[in-house]
Amino acid sequence: MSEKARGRPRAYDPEVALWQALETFWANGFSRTSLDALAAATGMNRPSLYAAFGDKKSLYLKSFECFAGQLHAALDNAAHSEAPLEATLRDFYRDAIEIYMSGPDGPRGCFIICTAPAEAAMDADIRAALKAALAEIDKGLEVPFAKAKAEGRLPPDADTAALARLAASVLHSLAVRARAGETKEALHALARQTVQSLC
Amino acid sequence: MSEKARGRPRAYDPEVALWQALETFWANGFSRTSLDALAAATGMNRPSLYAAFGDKKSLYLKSFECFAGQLHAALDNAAHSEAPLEATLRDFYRDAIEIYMSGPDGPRGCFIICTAPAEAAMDADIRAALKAALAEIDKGLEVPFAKAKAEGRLPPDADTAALARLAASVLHSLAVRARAGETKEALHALARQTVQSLC
DNA sequence: ATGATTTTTTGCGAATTGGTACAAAAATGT
DNA sequence: ACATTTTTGTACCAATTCGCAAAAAATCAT
Repeated sequence: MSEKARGRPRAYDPEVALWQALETFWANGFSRTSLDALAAATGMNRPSLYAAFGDKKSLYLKSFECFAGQLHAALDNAAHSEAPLEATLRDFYRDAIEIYMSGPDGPRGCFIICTAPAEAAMDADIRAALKAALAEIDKGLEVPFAKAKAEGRLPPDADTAALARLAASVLHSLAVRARAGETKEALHALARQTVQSLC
Repeated sequence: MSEKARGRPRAYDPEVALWQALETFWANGFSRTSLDALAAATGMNRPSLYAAFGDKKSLYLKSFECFAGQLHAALDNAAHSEAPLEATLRDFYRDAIEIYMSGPDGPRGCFIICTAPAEAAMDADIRAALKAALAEIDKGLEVPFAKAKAEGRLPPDADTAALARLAASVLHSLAVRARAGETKEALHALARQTVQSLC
């Protein structure tokens, strides 16, 4: 894999720099994040940032995809769970809440749900990325519902796609509520009621 | 009411100017909206804007409260509805979707849900306004659930506060989904499933 | 008319924005 | 050693940002 590095070696690992940029966008949103802030967060100077990731929006979209990758892993985890639907959904929400409530300067919610919508109305690229991410959540959550239906643990006429979209909607709200400052207990109660109402 | 106007009369109606500013924030979010854009939208020049509404954040918060007033009216409407819970909730979602999908340049979702979270992590004032607005939605939607429970149309052990928060969560998601470009039919289907699952 | 009062208008200014040109630095290959 | 290659660092640019000071305009009171 690693060929001989030809020129001057990179002073920073692109992967960790991308994650540091992601954290900055996550806390401040796209428009409020300056290139200076990104440079400070990554320890890189602006030209290096530009060479490595392109312009500001390109870096935001790369951060977006990085976060979407984490999300994809969590959805895959839920999709391949052997546990019953109730437990799968409960654990999925529990893990999400843990992430949404974490953060060095207080709860940050979800990178995607909390930073993309503000830009989505006027920026077609961010809107497309957001729409795709929402669709992936919907699709990913449908798997455990479809499984439960196939096993007869849901009514035969249950619309698993619609139920998954409803379950995803609660995830969106958890993200916003966490960032608004609701308590972890309030979020868990919402997750509990959701599991009870949908399973 | 109208006392004798002392000095030079105002060239613009503060109420319509506030609404025009709101529309600008709604489309672009807080950080992406410049004072120049606000001045262009309202037809006022910057010092007049400043004299009438204070600085940029103050104007945003006034716009926020203006939108929250509309929201409050919709919640009041639902709270005082004589119709059964299913119809009340269905109509509430229908009206919301209508607003979320409207907009001169495409769907804008909800002013509060789509513009406040991005700023909420780093701005305590906006975070507080967002948290209060979310709480008002939760409280407002609890009324029809509590009514239905009192009339025996919900199980006696139903947690109406938790159900209302779940119903509110779908509203949040509808706002994001609309702004992401989902179709009106998809949103209505989500609302339909929600009514079915919760009532 | 004249003065008082309020708003609008013009223009400014200090700071920040995203983005880039260019030279110095640090590695490899010959 | 010397040239090549890639990245870093410094400095800069044009444009935009928010906010304000000061003058001009439009009304009312006398």
